[in-house]
Amino acid sequence: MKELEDIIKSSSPIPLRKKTVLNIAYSNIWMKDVTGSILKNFDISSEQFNVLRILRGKKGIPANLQDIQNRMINKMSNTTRLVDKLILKGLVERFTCEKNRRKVEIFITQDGLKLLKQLDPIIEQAEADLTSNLTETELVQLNELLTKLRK
Amino acid sequence: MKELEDIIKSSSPIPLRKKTVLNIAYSNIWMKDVTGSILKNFDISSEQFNVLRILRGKKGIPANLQDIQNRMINKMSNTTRLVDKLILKGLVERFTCEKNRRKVEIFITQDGLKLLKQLDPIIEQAEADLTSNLTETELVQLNELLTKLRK
DNA sequence: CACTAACACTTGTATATACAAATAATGTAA
DNA sequence: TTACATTATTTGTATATACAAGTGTTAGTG
Repeated sequence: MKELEDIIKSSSPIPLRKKTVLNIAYSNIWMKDVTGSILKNFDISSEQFNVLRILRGKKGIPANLQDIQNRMINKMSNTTRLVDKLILKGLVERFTCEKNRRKVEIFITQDGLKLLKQLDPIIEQAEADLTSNLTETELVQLNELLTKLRK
Repeated sequence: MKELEDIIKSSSPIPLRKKTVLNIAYSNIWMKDVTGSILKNFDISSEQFNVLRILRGKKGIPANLQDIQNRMINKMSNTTRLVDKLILKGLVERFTCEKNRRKVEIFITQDGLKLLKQLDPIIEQAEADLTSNLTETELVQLNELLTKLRK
């Protein structure tokens, strides 16, 4: 059970509020490293994976860029280029919306769905591993604290 | 008190373990947005700020790149370029180490120290604000849960 | 001493993020 | 219907991150 002070090699204890901010940041990096390195074997980034899952969630209904952005964890100032890369990989398709030609309609392809199906159990296992040191009760508590933290 | 499901507009509840991973990620982004936008007014990024604080912590003892990397939250695959940018701003100096010419010696300048002195109370206030919705006891609990999470 | 491996850092390439400006389509008001 | 603002997306520029390859220096071996 490594304390934050050991991780960043701080000689003096870090004040509680600063420590909380750093602890959340470090935990996030730690988790993203794990899932990111799994996804790397499948040649997609965490962010691209996220977009794919959002599109699958639409179940065939077209998504425009705003839809995707609204559902993303990090608000993403550049979903255009993220979608571009998924198109190059054949995982996604984009058409201009004929009803409103300013908009685009983005769909996940069969290949995209197939990739997600392959990844689902692997990512689920990774999430289970990442959280295996806490009991269900502790996990609920952690989620409640984070939600309260943000107001 | 916004639940994660509302934030990412998920129609169905997210399983506990996945939710925990996402909740930590979202909390981190939320906090980094706040501190990042403060630092932006002073023309440095969170990462550059982090390097400056590490150098101040050395109290005049030279730091090489590995020292800095060891103390950084995100292990940073490219401290060279981060230091390059701080040098351009006159906040940091770099010399080759004469004892071992493979190494470098990096120092914070007077201007760098002055900037940090100016930022200290502002960042402290931001951290206080970011964590103001939790009591001291809850913050301790949150830190304990995060530490236990990582083993 | 030459040869080789290890070390410390730098550079190159690709992706993601932040913000601003540009473009194109649509809506609105005179 | 023209003019102007708004909307939806794209493009440009800068920073940060990830990983691999390259450079120069030092250490170790015969």
